[in-house]
Amino acid sequence: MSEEISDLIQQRIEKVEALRNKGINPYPIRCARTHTAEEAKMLFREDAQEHAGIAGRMRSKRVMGKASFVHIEDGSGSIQVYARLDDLGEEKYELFKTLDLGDIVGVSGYVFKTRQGEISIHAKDFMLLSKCIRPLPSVKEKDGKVFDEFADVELRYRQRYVDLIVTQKTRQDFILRSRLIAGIREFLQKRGYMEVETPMMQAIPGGAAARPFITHHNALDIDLYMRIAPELYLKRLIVGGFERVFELNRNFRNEGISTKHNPEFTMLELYEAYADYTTMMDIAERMISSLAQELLGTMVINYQGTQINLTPPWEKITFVDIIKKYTGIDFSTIRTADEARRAASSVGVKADEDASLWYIANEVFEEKVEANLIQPTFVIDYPKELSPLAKSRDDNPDFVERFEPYIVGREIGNAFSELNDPFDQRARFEEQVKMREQGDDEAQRMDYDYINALEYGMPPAGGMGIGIDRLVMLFIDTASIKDSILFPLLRPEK
RNA sequence: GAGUCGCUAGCUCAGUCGGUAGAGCAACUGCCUUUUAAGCAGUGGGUCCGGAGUUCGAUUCUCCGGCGACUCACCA
Repeated sequence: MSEEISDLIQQRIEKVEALRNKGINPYPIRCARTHTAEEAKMLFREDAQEHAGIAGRMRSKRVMGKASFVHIEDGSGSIQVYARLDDLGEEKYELFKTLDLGDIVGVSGYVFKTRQGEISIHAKDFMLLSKCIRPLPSVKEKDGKVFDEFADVELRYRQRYVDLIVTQKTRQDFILRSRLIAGIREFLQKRGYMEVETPMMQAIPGGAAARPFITHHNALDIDLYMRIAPELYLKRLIVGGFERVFELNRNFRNEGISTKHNPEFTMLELYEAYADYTTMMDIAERMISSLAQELLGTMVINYQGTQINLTPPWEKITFVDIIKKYTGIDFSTIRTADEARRAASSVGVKADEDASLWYIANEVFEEKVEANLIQPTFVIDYPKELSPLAKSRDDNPDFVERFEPYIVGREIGNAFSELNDPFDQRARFEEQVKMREQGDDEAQRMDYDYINALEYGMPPAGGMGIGIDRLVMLFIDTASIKDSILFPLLRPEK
């Protein structure tokens, strides 16, 4: 980052020059790698000398005069290399000793076991593959204990590449993230789902209540919005006859950054024709619990010191009942916003002047209930007013068939029986537009083409969105979403 | 956006009740042909985040700014 040249960097630049003067390219074009570190270790035999050519980054170095030990780390793991003056000759061994921690080198030799019992490579030759001219943080490790870990969070996020080199936990976390995402794809594909890609730049940002990023298309001379959700496009595909679709990709919301929010985040959305929200509950609990079993070896996971039992079935409780449970307020018997406001303030929740009954209820839910939902819980049957894209219940049209799964007090998704009645949808949009005109800049916008699509007939369907970064947080046991995103958004330096 | 805290060597951190700083690792020079947080001896390395103010003197105190962490707000 910094352009100042420290002594340490200067020393290494001089080494590069010295190498070049000797006719050695410190950045050669390729190398002869025959095995990964782990594969090489597998080659070990007591009765024979198996040959291997490995390559990786030098992570430790112990020079003892005419013999040296170094560890070479690659994508598979790490292997010790034993290099001797006798084997390499004066010139090469001197060169070997000038290698620095962080250099990427190729080593060929035979696999053997040291007196201390570590399977290693006895070097017959080596080659510098890429000179590292910036000193790495000097993290050391013994028996799983890490010494002087790379702890500067800002540097770890800004220079994630260094964090990945030096912090094993970081590497493991992102491998786990990758496996989790692969596992989701596999789970859904097995169920007959098709992965699709829908626009990230949209003329009308829909499908969620959030402020969008605005961008501009020069040739058309129009503003476009980065999507806040793919929902309305995926449902157009359900109209089109794709019966099981999902999209697993980025959403963008122009809002604050916190331990639980990154402006761009990864969302899974899936829609299934001829299904409903109960189908989605089933998918959610089976998918997440089986992924835990597969990736963590258990459905009872430890998150920030709390045991979380992901074993299905998860608890289900209605929005109204859970508020009653934690506050004693029964919103189903409340008829006016004033009454609701009084009830809310009786439990210490103050709502906006012009908030409606169910917005007040939602305030109470967020402030008084959410944090209690530690074990997996489906909060179901939300008020219609809060859910402009979900289908009303048959038995009570003021409520919709919708649920949000909560784990460790955090909403990790949102699902419903999809509203497919174009008349109702139009009315809901009109309601949203009215709220928008009254200053709610997160209310949804009218999307005539979406209504148009529904007017062709959308089969009854269930749909669900799951925030992947938050799910990853749970799986890698971290309190900050930045630890689940390779390059979280930070303010640029200077 | 607000509050609290942090920013000192490449990294991890001490420290200076105001007199321009230290350790471990890393680096450099020796010694060391089975070490593994290798070891032993020696050496070098700092705009103490930036700017202004107070002061004889500021890394230290004050103010402003930068970046980050946490909390809150926002984000269902």
